[in-house]
Order: sequence, then C-alpha cells, then structure tokens
Amino acid sequence: MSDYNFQEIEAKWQDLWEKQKPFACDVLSDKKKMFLLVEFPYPSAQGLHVGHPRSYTALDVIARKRRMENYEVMYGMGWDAFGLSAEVYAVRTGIHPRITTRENINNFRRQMKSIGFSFDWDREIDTTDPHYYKWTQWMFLQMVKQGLAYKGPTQINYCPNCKTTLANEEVINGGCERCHGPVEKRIKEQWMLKITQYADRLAQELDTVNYISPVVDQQRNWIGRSEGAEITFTLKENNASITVFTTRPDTIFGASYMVLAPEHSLVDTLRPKISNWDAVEAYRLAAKQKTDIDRSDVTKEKTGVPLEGISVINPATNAPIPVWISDYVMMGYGSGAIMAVPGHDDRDWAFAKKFHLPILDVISGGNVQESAYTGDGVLVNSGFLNGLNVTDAKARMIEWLQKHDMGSAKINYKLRDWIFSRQRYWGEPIPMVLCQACGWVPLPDDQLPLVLPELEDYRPTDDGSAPLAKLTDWVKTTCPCCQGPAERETDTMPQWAGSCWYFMRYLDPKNDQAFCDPKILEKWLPVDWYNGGMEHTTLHLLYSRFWYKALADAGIVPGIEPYGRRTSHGMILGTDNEKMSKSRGNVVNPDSVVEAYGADVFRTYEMFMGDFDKTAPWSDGTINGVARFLRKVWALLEKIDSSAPPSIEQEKALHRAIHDVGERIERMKFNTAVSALMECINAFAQADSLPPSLLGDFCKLLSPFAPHMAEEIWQQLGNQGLVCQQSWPTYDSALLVDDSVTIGVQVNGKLRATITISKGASNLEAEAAALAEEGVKRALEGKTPRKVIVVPDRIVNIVVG
RNA sequence: GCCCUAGUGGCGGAAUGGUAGACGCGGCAGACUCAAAAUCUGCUUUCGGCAACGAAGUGGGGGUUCGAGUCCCUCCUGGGGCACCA
Repeated sequence: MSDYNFQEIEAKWQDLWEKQKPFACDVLSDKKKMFLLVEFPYPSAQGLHVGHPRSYTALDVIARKRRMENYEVMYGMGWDAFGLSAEVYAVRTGIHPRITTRENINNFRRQMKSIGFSFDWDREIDTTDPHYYKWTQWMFLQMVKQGLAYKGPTQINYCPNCKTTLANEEVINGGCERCHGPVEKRIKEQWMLKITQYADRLAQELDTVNYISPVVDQQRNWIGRSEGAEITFTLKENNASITVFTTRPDTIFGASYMVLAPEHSLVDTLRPKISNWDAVEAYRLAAKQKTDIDRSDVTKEKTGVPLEGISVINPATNAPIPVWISDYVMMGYGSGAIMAVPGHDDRDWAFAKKFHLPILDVISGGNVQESAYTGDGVLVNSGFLNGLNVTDAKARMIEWLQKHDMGSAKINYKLRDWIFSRQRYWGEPIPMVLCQACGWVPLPDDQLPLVLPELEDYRPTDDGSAPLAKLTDWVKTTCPCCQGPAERETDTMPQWAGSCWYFMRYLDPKNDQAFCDPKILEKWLPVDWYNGGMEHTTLHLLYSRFWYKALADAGIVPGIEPYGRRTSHGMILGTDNEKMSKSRGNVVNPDSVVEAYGADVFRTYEMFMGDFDKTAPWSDGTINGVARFLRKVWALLEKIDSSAPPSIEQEKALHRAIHDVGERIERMKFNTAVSALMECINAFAQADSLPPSLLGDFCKLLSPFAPHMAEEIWQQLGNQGLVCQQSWPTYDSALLVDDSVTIGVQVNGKLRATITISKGASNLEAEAAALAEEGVKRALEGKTPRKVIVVPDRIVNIVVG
C-alpha cells in the first residue's frame, strides 16, 4: 500500500473524464431533466478566487448526485468576459482586451479543470465571442421592436474616474461600484430599457418561484412599490397645475406648503412670476453641483428657497399655501413635487421647523409641535375626514379626489429604467443606426453580429464620448431603411447584457440559426436550481428576470420566470476573518491549495468549512483535518478482505451515512454531510477487516465531494465502470434503528441521569427505569413525583414539588 | 431610520421544543520511533472536588412550557442591503 499520490491520481481521472465525457449532457435524452446553474465568472487577471469554487462545488455535488439518481443533468460553464474591468486592465498593461481576455479564460479553465468540476465542457460559452453576442444584439433588437428600448436624454450617473455611465444599480451609497469615487449627475442621451414597465410583475411573480427569502425581500425592496395617490394642486396665480404623489392622502388637510425638486421644469415656466429669482437660481445651481453623496446625507440640515409670488390652492381646504424648492425632493421619483405635511412626516417637520412654516395636527395621537406623528390615529381638523382612522381616511380621500377630478389612486416604484449605454470599448456594439430621415433604425438580422471593430486606442475619452466614435469610417454607414447616409451608435452595452440570457446558450451553444432551438428551450426551461451570490440580487438576477419576461412576452421563451429556485452561498473570508483582498494580504489562491492538498481535499474542505449560507473564514488547520480524513479513507483499502462478512456495526454505519449524506445534501447542509462521511469511516476503521462492497458503496457517497479518490478506490476494489455512473445507494431503514436507546432523565427539567432501555419500551417501563436511578432518587429527596412525562425513546421528565 | 441576517467551548461549527457542544481544528497525556514527521489511543465548556458528584452555562432582561439554543416580547452587538423615495 502506497501513500495516496493525489497529483498522479487526480490527473489520471481528469484525463479519463476528458476522453470519456461522462458529464456530457444529452439535451434530447428521455430522462428527467435537471438544469443546474452557477454564475459564470468574469475571467479576471487574478484568476479564480477561493470564493468561486464554493458555489461551483456545491452544485457539482448536486449535479453528481442527480446523475447517479438517473437525471439528465445540464451543468455548464462559461465566461462573462465583456466589461469595464477587462478594459481597465488592458489600458493599464497596454495589451488588447481581446488578448488578455483569452489568456484569462485559459487560466480560469485550467484552474477549474484542476478542481474536477463535472461541467459539460463542450458547452463552454464566451460572451465576447461574436457567435454569442450576435444573439445578445438580436435580443436587444427584440426589445427595440417591443418598444422596451429607447434612447433619450436622461439624468445619468457618471463616474469621472472610470469615465463611464453607471446604471442606478451600480451606484453604491452615491459612489461608483467599481472605484468607490463620487458619482456625478449628468444629462446625456442614453439607451434605456424599460424595466419599470415590468416593475409590478418583477415584484409579484416572485411568488411563483422558490427563491431564498432574503433574495425575495431585497428585490421587492429595490423595486420599492408604494401605494398612494396623485393629487393635483392648482396655482393661485393662474390655472397651471402641479401634480404631487403622496402615500398619505389622508393628511391633506395638514398640507401647509408645497416643495418642488430644484430641477423641476415648472420653476422655469414660472420665472416671470417669481420675485426672488436670483435666490432661486443660486439655489438651483448649488443643488446641481452637489453629488449624490452630499445630497443623500440624511443627517444634514434641510435647505430650500421659497418661490416668492407663487402659491397653490390646497384642494381640500381651498386655502393658498406657499411653494418652495428644496433638494430633499428628488426629481426622479413621483412627479418631483410633494405636498408637505409637517405634522405627520419627519422630513417635512424638520423643514417646517427650520423655516417656521405652519405645523398642523390632523391625526390625533402625538404632539406635532414636538415631533412629527407618523402613527395611526383618528383624523381631526380635517373636514369630512374627521373621525375616520388612517386607512379609511385614505380611501375616502381618494374617492373624493376622483369625484372632483383632482386626483386618483397611484402606485409608484423606486425602480428606474435601466441605463443601458456605456461610453466604453469592451462591450457589445449596440446594433442601431441613426438616419437623418428615418431616425433610429435597428440593424436587420442578417447584418448581425455587428462585430466590435478593431481600435488602436480604445481608452475612454475625457469628454465622455465613446471610443468607437473615433472610427469615423465605421461610424459612417447607410440606413438599412432608406439607404441614405446614417451613423452607427458608438455606445456599447453594459457588462450585464451578456449575462442576462447566458444559461439558455448552454442548451444549444453552437446553433447559428437561433440562440437556442425552441424545442430544447421548451424542454429544459426554467433552470431548476440557480446558486449565486447575494451581491447580484438587484443587478444580474433582476436584470435577467426582466430580460426573460420581455422575451417571454415576445413569444420567444416559454413560461414567465427563468429560474425556478435560487439559493446563495456565504462569502469566504481570509484567516483573519476579513474580506480577502490584495491590500490585506489575506488572499488564498486555489492553485496553491490544489497543489498542496489536491482537488479532493480542496472541494471537501470548501463544503466542510461551515454552513453553506454563511460567511466562513479560511482555516489551514481545518483543511488539514479534511486531508487527514481522506487519508483515512484511502487507508481503508488495507483492511479490505473479500472473505470477511460485514459486521453489523459496519453495515449500520454505512446505512446511516447513506441516509444522512443524501438528506443533508438535499438540504444544502454540506458541512454536516461531510461529518456524516467522517463518522462512517471512523466506524469502518474500528474493525480489522472491511468487505469491499461496503467500501464501494461508501465511494458512491464520497464521489460528489472527492470524485478522484472515489473513482480510484472504486477501481482498486475491482469494480467495473466509473463510480460517478453508478446508482446512488439506498438505505435499509431497519439498519437505521438500534435495539436500545439511551435517553435522559430529568427532574423538574434538570438532567439527573441517563437510562438505556429497549427501543419502543413502554412509558411504564421507562418510568420505572428512571425512578430506579440513583441520581434521580437523590434529586427527588424522597418526595413523590407529582407527574411523570415520558416521551417514548426521547426523554423522561419527573415533576415534583 | 427601514428591511434582511447572525450572536453557542480556545477556534470552525452541530443540535424535527426533549441528554447542548455532533464532526473537525487546536491543546494535554500516552503508544510507536534512535529521533522527528506521519499514524494510533485516551482526555478536553467553565467553576469546585482526588473522585463520586455538584453548580453554572447557547449576547442581556422578561415570558410561554413538564421541558427553550430552538417559540413569543424587549433590549444590546456584529454582518449585509436600502435610504431625504414623499
């Protein structure tokens, strides 16, 4: 018996898998399908992070088990290779992103293969391959045709450091997601996707899928549905009107002033009537120059300027109220105007206090001069609403507004349309042409893919225009519609475009007639199980659901949701319990782990290190323990004796493991599934001999975690075929139960003894055994039990006193 | 401020309302060895005690229950998300 040479043995099986392709998916198979998905990575120059394999291994365990359960499994891998990071890296190194991307992909593929994932590598995809992005462009055009894409001036988030536009989802606390620098607001012509048109469905249809609840909560939160009313206020000075959105129409009698966003266009219209225009203009200019970080600082004092000479009529009271502008009202939400009810809104209260505006009490329950009262109560000082509670008053008020044609019920969303343009080079060209005569014209399908042209200098420009604009020959084209002179769009798509639909391409990766054969889509969608990071909840996952619904509405894909089930893994931290980062110097490189311990140890450790859901710190000690475990498994080969009958203990240990490992994998309790494997081999090792069949069955349980060693032992036991192609073992329930059971005996809920009784013993027997215990007698101090609770095979609790 | 999440030995972590600490790491003692590594055996929540045993114990405080790490209320702390969204 030699030591386990993992380098040699892992290479041997990886070569064999490569040749025999046991993980190839037959999409036309009659077997029950199982579509498993992990987020395909962005192939960075740093290579694979130890965080990636946590997700990949988990679903690899599921994939391998499902194959052994006779499912046809789809488990693919590919590269989300467009995007800013690749371009930034290329600019820094001076090497074209196409070249660095190819190198990075090769490195990622090598790393993944060294870990032994059971991906069907013949279905590898790459978002930067023209054969792939042809369909990304095609799908974008489908959205154009459905009226879901439009180009228009919009206030965008611009990162002056990265020199590009950011989607709202890419702005974190007013800063850039990538460089964390401040983000400016600019007005720019951008391609937009109308994700807001799907806001309601994106929220509602979460009920039709099985996502872990934090994902559901976070998406709903992000979509931010709120029910309220739109109310029209009329200007006192002329008949112009201003519409506000409020969730509290019930408080309208307390609306003592109105606030407009500084950017509100009405301010310009009203200029001739505004007597303090200089002050107004100065305030607007100052607001414009503020970054979102300044503007969204909740703790800062409220500022604002009144529009002197302007007032509006409160439709409920008919009284004129002043109009202010303040940057605490945002142009991008509702109508950019609010009715301020300082008595019952904290922000309005703070504003009113500062500027000495009237604070009216219209809902009983608080002292509005001290602080805003936002709770429930009975309406007061509110005319026909008096005496109603908040809910009823809301309904009554909306009714009243509708009757008088002054407003109606309205639902608003925080979700904004998706800013889809990037003034960058390394992305899918947007296949649109601007014709002087015809306007924006989509490229016809036969001109797809619109290949990303070569460019000498692909660096972003300081004036915010796209690098492709420099290619004047490429930009100049003819209109597909009228053949007149036209210009190509020079913006490219964001990183998120290619990942919106990539899972479908695994199903039919080489098809050039369609992104996927519709029959295959029909059979394989939705994805059965998608595991990925929480950080993608309001980005990729939301975009992708929207993209799918848009395609579904165009009749292109089946169903309404792309992913049936969504789970998430916790982050892997450094040994210091901090997020791994170069600057902290706590990064663990998967290559060095594989080199030192082998893929099997790496995989098993990643599953054993902690609860899959939760963050877990890297630990060199624990990984050693896993290595020791696998060495013990290997050493069992020495005990193999085909003439020895299995001991009952060994059989019980095996069947216990079959039960526990299977059940724990299904519950994604991978750490305790590994514990169950450990317990089993600890039991196996007790005896001097072990029948080959028991170790063979154990190999089946081990194979999802440590597939190389499992194959090797399986072969050395003299078995035919691959262990990964065997059937998942079943357990004999009779072997799961013991004849006797040790249970606790409590006196008044405190443990005083344990008794071993036969399984299924009657309550009387258990009680008698319990009362006979010395420890119990001592605790009873001669008192007579008042009550004895026996839970069969579980516990005896004696109540005294 | 709002919405999620978590808080258990020296450490990672186990526990369908029923013997808290499985499994692993680390530590201690021993075996093997010229020695070391590797391996194996035993012990290892804390306090008191030679021991038998006793007491305390799952972030704090209340509650429900024969019985609470687990359920309810409340507070504290860490992690994540959203945030002047009317």
